[in-house]
Amino acid sequence: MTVTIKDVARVAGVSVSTASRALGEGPVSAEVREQVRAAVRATGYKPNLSARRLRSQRTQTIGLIVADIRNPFFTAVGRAVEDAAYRAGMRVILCNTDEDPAREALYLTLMQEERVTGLIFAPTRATVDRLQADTLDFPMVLIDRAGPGGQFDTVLLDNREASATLVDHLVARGYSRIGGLFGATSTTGVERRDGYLAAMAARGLTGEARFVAPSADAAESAATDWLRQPDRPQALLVSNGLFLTGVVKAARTLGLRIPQDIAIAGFDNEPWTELVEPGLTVIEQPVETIGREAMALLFQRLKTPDAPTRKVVLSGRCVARGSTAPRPVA
Amino acid sequence: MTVTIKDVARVAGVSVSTASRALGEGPVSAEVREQVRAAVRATGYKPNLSARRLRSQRTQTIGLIVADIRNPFFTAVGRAVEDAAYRAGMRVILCNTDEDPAREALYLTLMQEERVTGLIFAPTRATVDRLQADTLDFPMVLIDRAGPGGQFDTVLLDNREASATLVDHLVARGYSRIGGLFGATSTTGVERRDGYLAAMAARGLTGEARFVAPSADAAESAATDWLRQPDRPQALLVSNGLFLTGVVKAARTLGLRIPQDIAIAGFDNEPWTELVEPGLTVIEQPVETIGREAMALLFQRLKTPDAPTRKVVLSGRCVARGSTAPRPVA
DNA sequence: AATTTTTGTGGAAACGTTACCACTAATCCC
DNA sequence: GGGATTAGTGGTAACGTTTCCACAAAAATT
Repeated sequence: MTVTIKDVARVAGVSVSTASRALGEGPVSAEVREQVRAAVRATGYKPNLSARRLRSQRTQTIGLIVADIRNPFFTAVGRAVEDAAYRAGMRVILCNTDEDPAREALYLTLMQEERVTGLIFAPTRATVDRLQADTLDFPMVLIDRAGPGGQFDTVLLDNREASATLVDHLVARGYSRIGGLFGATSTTGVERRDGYLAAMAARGLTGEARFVAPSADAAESAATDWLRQPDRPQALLVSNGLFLTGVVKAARTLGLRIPQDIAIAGFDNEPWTELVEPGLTVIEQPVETIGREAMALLFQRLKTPDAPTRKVVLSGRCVARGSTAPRPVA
Repeated sequence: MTVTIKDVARVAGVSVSTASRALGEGPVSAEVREQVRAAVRATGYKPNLSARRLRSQRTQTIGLIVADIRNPFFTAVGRAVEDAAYRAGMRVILCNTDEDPAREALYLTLMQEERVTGLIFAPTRATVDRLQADTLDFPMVLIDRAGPGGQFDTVLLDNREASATLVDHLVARGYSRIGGLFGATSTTGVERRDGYLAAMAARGLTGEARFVAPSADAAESAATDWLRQPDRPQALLVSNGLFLTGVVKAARTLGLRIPQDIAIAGFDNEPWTELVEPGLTVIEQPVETIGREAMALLFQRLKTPDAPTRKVVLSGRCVARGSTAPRPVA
């Protein structure tokens, strides 16, 4: 029925071990190698990866656990990770947790059972503290979310700096009553909040940070409530691209003009942020770099398991657009 | 070093086969089952999925091959597929082809080597005709792209109808010189072009269809060229959400007002299409349904391999917005 | 020319699991 | 109460590879 390496060996007139070597790296005479190749073509042999993985103890598989692949940040990072993986002859198992710690735990044990070569993980705040390097049988690289002190290789944006950049930008444009909307479950949200509050304080301003569940709808209703208040902020700092759609929608629904009635600055330079009038000021994250760098850290770790852990901190780029145009003096 | 089911059996004081049965479905006394579970906890045993797959000949893995996970259509479909898969205790291997036939072929053989349980595939025009059911050792469901006559289960949008709907919509709003921009490599592009041309002809109008490579940049430069012409169309029908960003950007750059100077109608109801002024008229594809339905077809096929192939054709929903507001009579 | 090294090959033992078979002891049915 | 079913268990053979080891022949070294 299914054709195995035994059939290939028989057709090629060699032993199974020689056939295996001919297909791999092993030392084999040129003519035998060609015979084996011909036998592969003749039989239509396709190696069984499960068997190979079991025997060789190398799964050539890396795990990627993110909150939601529909979040544009993860979409782009995921694509970069996959490209790097396939280039290195590895496959990727993708899991969406929806920021649910239970599912994070579930997928973490799944990764163990898959015996993945390595894992790239964007954990929630809840699990990031529970992570223990010694309970894992494979190296793990954290992305987007910072882990507890130096236990894991990490690649992330300088979130505090990025928030501060946005605050400075807004203040320079004449805004002072600036609110902040952040993701409740992610570590990123907390870092961006901290950066925001610190920058506000440094300017002698008091900030107000609100947390919402990680969905555009949650952001929209939170923004609607907030912007309905008579003493609504002059500007809103929005923690990610998903939330941005919700906040802009809320402003539209309430009939508020951007930036005259409400200025908006956020994260994630999606194509559409340029197109929605008057253009949204955002922090652009180097998404491809983050994905590639995560894979690079992983491969490095596999090569030198005992090297000190590394933390790659990347800076965002502030893209100024109309949504934070200078505020006219009243 | 690594703990195997042998260790579990030893700790539980039973044979390996009993331990295996206790962890699975097999008939085992309640007390033994509990002993084995305790042994699993005590030893920290994690089953080796490669070994299980090799022995049981069931990989519980399904393949998903799409053009680019960053295309919002595939992002949403992919997420739906993964949810359905994990609910059924299966894993997903995702591959991006960038509409490159060579990579499609590569990933197709990868799927064979992985011995996937089934495959969900959105092929390009080039490969869709070469696909042979008898060369595959697993069932395959085509999405988005129609295959050759009835060889495979398929789930797709009624693309011709959807294009016709957009044409009718535009004509009813007073537009007559309507151009169409379509993806060159996808079957979807061709179908949408056909539906567009047929609907134009039915209205006694002549259409002009242009094809571009599957990227926002390609769409932008094509649209820029087109809209620069003095006899530019009054309206543009745009084949997918990726292209829409490019076309809107081109219009903005050229200083053309939407819809006064150029009306726009397209595909994929992304959140931002509502936000970009004056709102883009689009065909909303039932993306979750497409993903879920594809998995349903796959499972059905696995259960009844010899049933006649099915083709699920879903209708898009036309979401009318300002980008196709009625054209004032000159 | 005698030794050592290299090159190429085949046999057989893993890798960790499930599935098959055989067997005992308990339960069932007239 | 005796034969037939059934529930529960253990031993062992797969699943399809790769890798280890042994070995012969050829090549290189002394």
